[in-house]
Amino acid sequence: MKAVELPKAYDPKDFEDRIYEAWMKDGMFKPIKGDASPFTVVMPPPNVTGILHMGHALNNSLQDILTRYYRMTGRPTLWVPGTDHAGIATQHVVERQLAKEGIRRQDLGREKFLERTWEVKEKHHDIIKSQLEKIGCSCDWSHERFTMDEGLSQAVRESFVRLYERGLIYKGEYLVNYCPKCGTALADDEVEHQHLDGSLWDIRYPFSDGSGFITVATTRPETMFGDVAVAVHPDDERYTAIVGKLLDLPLTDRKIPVIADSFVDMAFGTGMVKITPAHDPNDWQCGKRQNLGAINVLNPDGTLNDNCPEKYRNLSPVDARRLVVEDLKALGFLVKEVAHSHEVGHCYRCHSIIEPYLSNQWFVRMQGMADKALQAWKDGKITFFPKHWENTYEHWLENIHDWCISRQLWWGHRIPVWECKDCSEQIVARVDPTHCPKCNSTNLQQETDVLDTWFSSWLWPFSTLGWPENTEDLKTFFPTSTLVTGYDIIFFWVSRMIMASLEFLGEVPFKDIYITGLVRDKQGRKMSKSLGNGLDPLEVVDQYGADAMKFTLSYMATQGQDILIDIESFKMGSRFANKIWNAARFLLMNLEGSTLLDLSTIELSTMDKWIYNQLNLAAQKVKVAMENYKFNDGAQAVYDFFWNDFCDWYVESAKQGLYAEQQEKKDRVVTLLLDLLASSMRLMHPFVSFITEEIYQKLPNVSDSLITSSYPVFQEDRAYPQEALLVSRIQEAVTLLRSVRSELGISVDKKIRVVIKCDKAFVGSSFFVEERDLMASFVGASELIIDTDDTADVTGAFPVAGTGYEGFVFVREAIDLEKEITRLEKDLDKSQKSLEGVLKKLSNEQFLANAKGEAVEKEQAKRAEFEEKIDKGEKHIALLRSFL
RNA sequence: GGGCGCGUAACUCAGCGGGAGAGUGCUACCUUCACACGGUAGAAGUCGUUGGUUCAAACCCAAUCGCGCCUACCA
Repeated sequence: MKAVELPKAYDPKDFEDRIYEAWMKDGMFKPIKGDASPFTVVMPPPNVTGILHMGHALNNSLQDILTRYYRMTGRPTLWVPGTDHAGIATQHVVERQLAKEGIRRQDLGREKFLERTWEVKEKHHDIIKSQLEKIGCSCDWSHERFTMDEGLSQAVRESFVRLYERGLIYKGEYLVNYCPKCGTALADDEVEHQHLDGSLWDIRYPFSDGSGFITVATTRPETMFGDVAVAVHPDDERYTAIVGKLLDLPLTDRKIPVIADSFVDMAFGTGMVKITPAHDPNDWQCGKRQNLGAINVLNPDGTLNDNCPEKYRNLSPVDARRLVVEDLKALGFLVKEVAHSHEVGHCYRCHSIIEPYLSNQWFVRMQGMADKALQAWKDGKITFFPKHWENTYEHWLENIHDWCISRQLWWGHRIPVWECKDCSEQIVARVDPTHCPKCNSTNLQQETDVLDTWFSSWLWPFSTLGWPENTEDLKTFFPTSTLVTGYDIIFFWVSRMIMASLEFLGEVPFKDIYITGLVRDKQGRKMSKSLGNGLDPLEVVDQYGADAMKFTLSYMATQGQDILIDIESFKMGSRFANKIWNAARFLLMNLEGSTLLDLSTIELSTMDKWIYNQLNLAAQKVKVAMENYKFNDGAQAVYDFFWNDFCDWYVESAKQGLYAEQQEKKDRVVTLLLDLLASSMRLMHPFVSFITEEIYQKLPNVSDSLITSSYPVFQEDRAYPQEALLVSRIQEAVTLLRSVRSELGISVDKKIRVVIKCDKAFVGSSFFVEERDLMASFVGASELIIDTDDTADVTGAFPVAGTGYEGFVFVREAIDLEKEITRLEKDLDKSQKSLEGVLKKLSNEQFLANAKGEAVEKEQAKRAEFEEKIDKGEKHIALLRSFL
């Protein structure tokens, strides 16, 4: 074999792009055909409004880890990428652009505006795709979809028509959440509640018959022009006499009645509420119950309309409020104004204040679907990780509202409903109609509103696979396996996908739902543009590499926890990658002249068996971690194995053989090291994908591609618990002797002489003899004697106590006796305290009677251990004292 | 108002019934021929507080304090 030379410095820029291209070229992200059950993930489609942030980097990194892991287990694996048209958000972006040019979308017209929007979509899509490539996502780009592409539009159309046919879609005039700035209705869950400090005004409404007045309280005086009544509680004895009387509505010439309705809280304020059905959800319900009608006082842009007295028309709510309060005050209607803080709805896209607004909208009846979705969860068909998110899911579904799906926007799926201008027939069709089926007129007009973005994304797990066609993809890969997403869209998306899937396909869209934490800065603040604390995934990749980013994120992705990071955090993954690089570099540079042996003919030493055992355990840990979505456990398992076991102990111990004179010895070591290196790459690949593939390609002992090779699994014939125990003895002894060196300040170049006394019966005794040279090199000993028959003279040597053996270091002249005695006394004290604890337990009859047998045995073993330690410690201290 | 989550080493977090852990940072020594993005050794925590359950509690229960998030029609 020839030596392979890796560049001295680990530089991910050298190979990450190249490797990604090679994977793409070789079609490595496409699902392999096979009999095993497929593993499918659909990527939560990023919005085409912007570029990816750390949250995307996190959830795509985790999806990539799952995908790569399951691909390597041999399952046909498909990860479907795609993007979302994000109606409101994208339209906003384009409108902002237009505003800079001084034009409104209306100036452009619907068609031209949509052209511009498609351009923006293309641009952002390309950026997003290149970002996903840059961070190494192994999604199958040949399956990429967009929520407004032809197939998905067909799916949207089909689902709308089906729901309509099933009587689950209706149109009507209702009070909806309306964003005056966006000019559109929003769904309930698109409203964000924010705390606002406002005022509560008490206003007098005089009785029309001049018999005095009543007082009502309001936070929104400007909507009083829409008042249709004042309500009191029917059981409120203070007011029974006035129910039915008329009031003069101040600032207007309208009269409104006093009515009784049980929704009124008698204890709040005066116990009287003015009823404004067109501008308050409560009042809307009350108005419906009492048949009061509703007076809308707002224009679509949020200003006051012609239903208000002339002087207030076209004013913004804020201005109108000020003026109304002023006027009420001047006319003596205002009793008082007190500070009042309350929750006010804001638009989740533009953060303007949401107005409850009376308008004609399309709705989906949700109750039936919600019940099914709830039942599917109760039947255990879906599982959330972590489990506590199931509460959120349950709570939302149990309090489901009908879903307002019409948006007064241009960018989106146009509602497939036409009205015949001649006979008013309403046509809902899968294919655009050319004439009215009833009167044959061609004078048809399509609904101008578009559908809520989520009306296309709720179909995502199956529309991306070809639904409504019964495609091979759909048959093979649906239902999908796992959904990875953030908790902020459990309502918007996760639960709706489950409902849609049950409604249209009769089964759940995925079995497991992994909810990631949010990525925040080190102060725990959400990353945002305005705070300037955001991290750009591309910058992280540029600085540390995609492997470092993915590894760090996975290492920090503990279930149910937000992830607090800054750019420095990624050093962790970077250091790990660097370690991998250098370990590989070292092994590969030492191949010169060696011959690869047949692995099956090699007889394994204890150290060899130990490392294979550790590899076994690591593979097992990763398996359990993946199955339970404990990404941090998986990352830690591969980290510990590679760094602490393989590099720190195995490679170090193998150096002896690597530098051996005899070629056979060297061949043996090289063969084993290469085999372990290849296995390590496989083990680590899901977590650090690029570097492992780069190294794997250079290994002389393998010829396949790492990304599609087999993931290590726990092998019974590679389990060596006995050897694991022996090596842990060596590790303990070495650490003990090294710490003596260090504590005593013995310089590195000074070789020490060591005697280890142990009984022949001690389980490690023969192993100590066998690995004497190794131990000697590890502790820097010129001579290391294993004395099993207590014949070695250790007079004047410095003693150390191990488990089952005793070490002696001949360095008397180098010791600071006083300091060392102090240290030993501290140790002794610790041991004595531990022993006390153990003895207390063992003398406790309750413990002996109630504790499990193994717990008692463990305590007894501990007692023996501590007693020995104390005994030796006391001897050592006495010995050192005698030197003084 | 209801619900959920979190308070463990200086920092970020694992552990969630039987001897307090990791990474970073810190201290000392080492540029030894893979790696100073390294090696070796080390210091560092009454596991928020108070009660309770238990033979045994960081871990279970209750209360309490602090922080965060979600949800809700109190005008």
